[in-house]
Amino acid sequence: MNEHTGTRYHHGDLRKALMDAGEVELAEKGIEGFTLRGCAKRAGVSHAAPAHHFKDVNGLLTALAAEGFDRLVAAMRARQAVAKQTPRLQFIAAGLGYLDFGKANKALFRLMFSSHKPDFGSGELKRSAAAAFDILIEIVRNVAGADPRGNAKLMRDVAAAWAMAHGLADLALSNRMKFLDAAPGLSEDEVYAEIIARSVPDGAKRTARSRKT
Amino acid sequence: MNEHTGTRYHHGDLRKALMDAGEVELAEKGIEGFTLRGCAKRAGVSHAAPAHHFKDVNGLLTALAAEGFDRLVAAMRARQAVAKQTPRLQFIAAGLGYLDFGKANKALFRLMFSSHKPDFGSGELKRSAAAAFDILIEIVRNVAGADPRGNAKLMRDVAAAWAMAHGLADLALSNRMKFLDAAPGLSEDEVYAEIIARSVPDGAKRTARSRKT
DNA sequence: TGTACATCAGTGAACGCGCGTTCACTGATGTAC
DNA sequence: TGTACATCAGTGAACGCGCGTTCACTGATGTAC
Repeated sequence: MNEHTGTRYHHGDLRKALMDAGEVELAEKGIEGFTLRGCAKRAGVSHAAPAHHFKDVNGLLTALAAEGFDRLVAAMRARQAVAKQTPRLQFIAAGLGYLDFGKANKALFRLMFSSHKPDFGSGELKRSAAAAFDILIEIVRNVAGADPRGNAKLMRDVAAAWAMAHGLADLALSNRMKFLDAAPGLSEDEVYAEIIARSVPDGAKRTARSRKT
Repeated sequence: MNEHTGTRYHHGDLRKALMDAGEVELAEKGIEGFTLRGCAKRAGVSHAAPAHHFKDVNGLLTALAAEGFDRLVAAMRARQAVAKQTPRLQFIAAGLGYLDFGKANKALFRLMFSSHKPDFGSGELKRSAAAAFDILIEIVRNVAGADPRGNAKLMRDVAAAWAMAHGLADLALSNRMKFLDAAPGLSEDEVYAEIIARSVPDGAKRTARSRKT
């Protein structure tokens, strides 16, 4: 190896380098302009090299999508870590984290949710996506509490929470939420938090007064 | 012309035929597999012919997206037409129409909301998208009523309504709402209606009792 | 009603492009002895 | 500690492909007179 010049025949960790390059490629070119050759070039390697690490271009995209779900979870956790520990505020924080991730990783978000290119049957991707979904359920269950209406009600709560956060993210990252920006006296986070709060399941949203009636 | 064989040198309305072909192409190949040559072939015309009707492939995609917004509005109106005329049920009906459209036009929906290919600056597309947005505002305003909290509140109501319907549609059309399907005793429509109802602005959702306090 | 002619809307051959992928190869690495 | 050798991870040339687009053309249409 030749650590001083940075050039060496064997790369060391080309797989990782290609993943990093793939993210940049995705961010700059979008899904529609993503090419394997572009990733190889960004990683400083010949365009035939990736074949040793990924079966084909969709293999790289699948790995990127899987990593995306891990990072989506991390973004939600990051917001939760700095929020108060009530189930309701944890729910809202997770929603804001979902939005953070979408806005910061537009093309990756679309790759994960609106593309057919990744192989969603692959174990790696299925595991990461399932882990994210499990966390969503956990957050909703914490705020909804044990509900006598059972699992079907919980699943509708989950769907509502996910759809609200996902819809906001998807629309925001195509600049379709600009009409919200002119909020007087509220920060962008506060506006989104207020909207996300509307999808808190009603088991927990009822006030003490209305609950007693 | 040669109406009996169906073959003639001049097509008659190739622009319309290309739009129809484009929708089929979109449905069968998706955005990522969409080609101008494919559309020309479907329309039974040489692959150079479309140049006389659309500047380039993005021109056709732009026209398809614009028509998509018109049809999205029509889908919402169709649901509203068969629903009761209360603002709340009209709101829910419109949401179900939004879902109908997304599920029935998956790739077109993605073209309209998750692609950079159409020219969103074109007058045609801007007009259709703006018309759809205006209708959304009208529906939300009808259900929210005159709210002393003013326009910022209305815009948040609009954002919540749109995000909920859009999130449900986007997730449903990538098969991510399957966990909802096992609903006991509720039709799919009823499940979605219940979820959409959660995004009804609170101005109208308050019961008569709680409003009086 | 007929004719000349401009215009329109097609055809099909050809171009250049960038892509994914394959291939024979070669340099680097690590291990058995 | 050396050496032989298998294996791994790169290179770069080449391939075929389908694409969007251009071009000279031609058939059809419609209108002026």
